[in-house]
Amino acid sequence: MSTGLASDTRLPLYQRLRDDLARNIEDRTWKPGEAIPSELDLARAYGVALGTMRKALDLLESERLVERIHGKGTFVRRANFNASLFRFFRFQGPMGDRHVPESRILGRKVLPANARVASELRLEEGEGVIHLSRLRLLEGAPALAEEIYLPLAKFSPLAGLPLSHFGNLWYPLYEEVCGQIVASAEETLTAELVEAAEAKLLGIATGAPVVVIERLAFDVARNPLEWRRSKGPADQFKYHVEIR
Amino acid sequence: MSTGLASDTRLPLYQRLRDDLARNIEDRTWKPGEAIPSELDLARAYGVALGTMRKALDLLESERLVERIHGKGTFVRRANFNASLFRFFRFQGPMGDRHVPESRILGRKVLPANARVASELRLEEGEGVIHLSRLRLLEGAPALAEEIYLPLAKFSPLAGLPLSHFGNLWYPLYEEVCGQIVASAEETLTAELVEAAEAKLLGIATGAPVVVIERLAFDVARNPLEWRRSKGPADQFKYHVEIR
DNA sequence: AAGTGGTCTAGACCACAGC
DNA sequence: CTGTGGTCTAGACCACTTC
Repeated sequence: MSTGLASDTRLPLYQRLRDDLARNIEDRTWKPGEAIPSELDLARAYGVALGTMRKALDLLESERLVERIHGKGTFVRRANFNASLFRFFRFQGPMGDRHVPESRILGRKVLPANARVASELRLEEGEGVIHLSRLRLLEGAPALAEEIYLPLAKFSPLAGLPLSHFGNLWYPLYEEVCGQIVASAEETLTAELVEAAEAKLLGIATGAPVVVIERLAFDVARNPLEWRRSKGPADQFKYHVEIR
Repeated sequence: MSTGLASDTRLPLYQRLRDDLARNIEDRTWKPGEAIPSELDLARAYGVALGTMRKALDLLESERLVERIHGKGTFVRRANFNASLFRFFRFQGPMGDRHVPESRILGRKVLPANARVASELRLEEGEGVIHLSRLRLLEGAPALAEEIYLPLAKFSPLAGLPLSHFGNLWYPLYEEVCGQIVASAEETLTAELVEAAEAKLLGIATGAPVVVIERLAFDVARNPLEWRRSKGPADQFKYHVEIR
């Protein structure tokens, strides 16, 4: 852990502190789940007042990079996908911990990236990608149809791994088998009409409306790792916001 | 403006300060757009340290109840609907200031509230409501079809007002003509297939997918004022979030 | 120059977790 | 009991706006 504040000296001190602390998280000097030094230690190490260090940590907390637990310490947060749009599909609870839907893999192919996939994953068109399609079910009922694309260069072990080794949650698998850690993601939502094949999979009428969620997942350095496109019945989806 | 901190003495001081300041906004002692007293004045009035008062104001700012302008003062924010889901319809910019779509009123009726409308507006079934339907257009092209319901008891002047007096933005009209001020809202998003009549209005094929946004708007005391249901072509809609 | 919010300091005391 | 984060104070100085 360095204590040299490189960045623009014009910025407020607490901002520069935040950047420096964030760097320790991004380069995994401080690892997810671990405690970082106490506020007092950090303040002393950087030679700043406690209040200033607290303000820097307030920023990191509001960005959800760290979590503070009264009496215990300050911890690096694990990426948490409870904020995913998927949670607005009524048939499932907060995704990622409980109520993980059952997963049925329908196919796996290695193929050259088409223009869209290449652009999302920042590959050259024609580079190898692993394409997986799966159906997710809740209590036996089809819920989501997903198409998943992974760059072959980073995920080659998955091309040959027996399908039975894929569980319901794939991000831990990416980490164990390929050493690739999903740290953040972007999701986009639209709606479409479902085509015959997918309608059959989902057990709905052809031409019924589906909500489409596209997710691009990144590693800590913000390199794209996975692109997925998921469809679920629109009548099972409800997104809610407050405006003030 | 009172300076007595009534609420639970167990809560942190800055929380109780926040509540007390918020009350001055809610009961319009401090009106939208106006400046509230300076931080130093407030701290002295309540007999607290400046830092504590600043922390209370930080809360109000994060809740978007006030806006702080360096060197000028702290101002009560006007309700601002730039956060609305409508802004994810690509055909329009941030709604509420620029790029307000043109508004064409298709009908106005006074009728008894059905079960759904009554429940949303917290009325008895059968109570009078004003129902308006309008089409919003951008550069002459149909963009959104809206059904709007207002409780007759609060909005009776609108039942007879010439339709030409309705402009493109209705919330200022509600305030001028009926003294009803929209302070916040809740929006819900789903997708549906569009029916023949609305498809024709929107200039899309019958059975095309539409994104449906329902909005329940409230006054400062959180009484429901207006319920509206808006539909727009799904292929014109794209919602984006970041997960970390 | 006067008044506003923004930054930073130094230190006291409180509340919670864990040994 | 010690160490952690949480609250609160009192005051200095800076940066921006307005007159």
